[in-house]
Amino acid sequence: MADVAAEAHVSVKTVSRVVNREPGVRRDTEQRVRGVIDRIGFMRHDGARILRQGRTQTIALVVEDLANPFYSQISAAVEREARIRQHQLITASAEGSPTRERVVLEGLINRRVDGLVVVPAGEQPVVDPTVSASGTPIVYVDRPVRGEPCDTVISDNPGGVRSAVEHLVANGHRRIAFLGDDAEFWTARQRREAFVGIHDALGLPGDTRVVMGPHTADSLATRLSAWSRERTPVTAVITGNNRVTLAALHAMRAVGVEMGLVGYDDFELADLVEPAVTVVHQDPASIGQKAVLQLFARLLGDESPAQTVVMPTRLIVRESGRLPATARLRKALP
Amino acid sequence: MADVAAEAHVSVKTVSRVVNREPGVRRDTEQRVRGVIDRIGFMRHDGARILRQGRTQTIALVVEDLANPFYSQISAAVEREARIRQHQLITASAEGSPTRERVVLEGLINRRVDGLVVVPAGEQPVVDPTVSASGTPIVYVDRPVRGEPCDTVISDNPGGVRSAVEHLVANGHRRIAFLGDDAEFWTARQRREAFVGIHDALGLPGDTRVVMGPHTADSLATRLSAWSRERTPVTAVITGNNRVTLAALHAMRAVGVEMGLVGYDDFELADLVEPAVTVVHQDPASIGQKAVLQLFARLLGDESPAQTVVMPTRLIVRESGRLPATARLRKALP
DNA sequence: TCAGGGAGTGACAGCGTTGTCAGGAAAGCG
DNA sequence: CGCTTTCCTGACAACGCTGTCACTCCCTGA
Repeated sequence: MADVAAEAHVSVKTVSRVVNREPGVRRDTEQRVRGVIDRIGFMRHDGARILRQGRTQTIALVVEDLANPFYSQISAAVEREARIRQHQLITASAEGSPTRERVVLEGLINRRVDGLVVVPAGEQPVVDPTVSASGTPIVYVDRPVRGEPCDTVISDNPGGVRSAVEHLVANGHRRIAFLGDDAEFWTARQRREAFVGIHDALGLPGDTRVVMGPHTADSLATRLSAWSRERTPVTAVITGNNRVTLAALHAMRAVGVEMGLVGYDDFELADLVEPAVTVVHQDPASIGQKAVLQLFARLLGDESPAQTVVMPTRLIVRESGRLPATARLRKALP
Repeated sequence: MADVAAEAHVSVKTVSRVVNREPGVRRDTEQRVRGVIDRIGFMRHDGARILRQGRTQTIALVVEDLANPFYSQISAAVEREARIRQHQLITASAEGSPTRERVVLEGLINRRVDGLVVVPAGEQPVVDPTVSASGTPIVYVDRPVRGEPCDTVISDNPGGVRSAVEHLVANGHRRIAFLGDDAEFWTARQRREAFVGIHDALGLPGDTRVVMGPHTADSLATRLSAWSRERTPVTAVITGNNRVTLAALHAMRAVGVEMGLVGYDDFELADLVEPAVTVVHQDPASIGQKAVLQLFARLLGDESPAQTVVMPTRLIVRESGRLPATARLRKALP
């Protein structure tokens, strides 16, 4: 900028004014400065600008795994909203480790990101004291954290599970099992509890069958074929998230067991597998968007008490919940 | 830092030394400073550090759509490698628009990111002069750009297409069509050309049938059922990417046409649809990783001439290429 | 004619770090 | 004992920008 100033015979301040389209620069001066800028290819150094102004125009998103469609859809939504508001997005992955999450968050705070959207890692997420001390606004997504109330966007897990159970019951199922993901995950636990609650409330027969993960196609294959061979067999399962649904589908295919199924999380091709899979759909894009909007509200000075937004889920009815109307044993594929 | 210095009765420089674990600070001084730091919760301001040192420890990834699994897997890989090397990752989406891409790139250059990984947007990607003037190292992914040779990582499209065609031919198919995505995309064009070349080289009968997108399930339904009713029907199609594969599967399902199919790009559940889909697999994670490695090599001073790396593809053989052995018309679903 | 005012411009400080260099104390050496 | 060396520490400038304030014109109206 100093070079431009010298070349154009003005002060750096005037260059600054031109670069930032501030008023109060004469036409010809501006032309001249702009000419020099183009000629020597000057580009404003935003780092310095940021240092001076205090705002980084950057927000960060911390998730578990960017490649997981659920998170990647969130991140696309967050990036989009950020871009619209002239902010850049730093994405970071904590890979599910609270330790790494702490390191990552610390790095982001050091960078003075204006705000954070975080899918908290680990079993017992707690607001990091350094983070909270920094005063950086933060919105949690998908899972709440303990302690102080915080802005949080989660999806309506109990509602989703209820719709799944009710759908199965409406289709004649009585013995329904729940296959949750690792109980380390809050969502997995919440869905489990919802399942147990509804199971009991509806007075379904037998003790509630709940198996938490991690699951593999193999482990589920064993489990499912055992269940299907019981005297009063389990006729339907609810899977706790997309990972489990996938494993369950593979398992069913492998051992030729066919039961009712409602999966948590929609997935591409859910309508193309046989039978088309009925799912509880939560819209990651809306969740992400909601979270950023809340974050930007804070950035704009919203001081209202922390709120938890519960996003609705939607049951997408396809075929797989309609069994046992069509229930049958299929011969295992070769 | 000044506050810490005052409190600990040392100079800011000493605080700086402690914070950065530089040698040459006496044990007790360090203890004292560290104590103050913890007490008042000081956190280094990386923006200032960056300004002073010139390196931002940041790289950026520009893609078309973060929610697309192909890109999200790339981005996960890039983030991972960046994190390992103490760099942060800014992800940005150009949403396929060259104009937006230019704006985005300019913003990133202004931020002085150390390097860029870019999936170039638009039909005729060209190195942006402002970008190249900035001297920021850049690696292109998935599609090359015109003009000066640049570091580029692409996948072996001709090889992938060839393996697809050969597989179908080996399974008895002679009349094979190609359904490409929008010819605006370089990859779509390259795959089309590869298809035409191989089709001719193998001396397959008839004129090459090639239809470029964008496709919808509906448009494909019409097309496919027409093809299947010809006197010498098309017995197999190759789809040019995961979007097209999906549309084709829906179309086939809708009109009850069953032809041989090899899809470009693997996808989750490819093995669970009926019939399991044979695909040309390109590994986005490796592609992304390769790109970052190249980028970091440049950052470390590698001055060798720009290179284009072609990543191999792999044919994952499932069922859908085995038709017409099992070819049949299926009744359309209700 | 002169005060008052607005428009255009520039000097300067400071954002929070770190690299450089210099200074002082302690230690080693002849 | 004086001199060099080593270790620890601090003063200061600079990274590139912008907010503040002051200054100079030139124009307006009394």
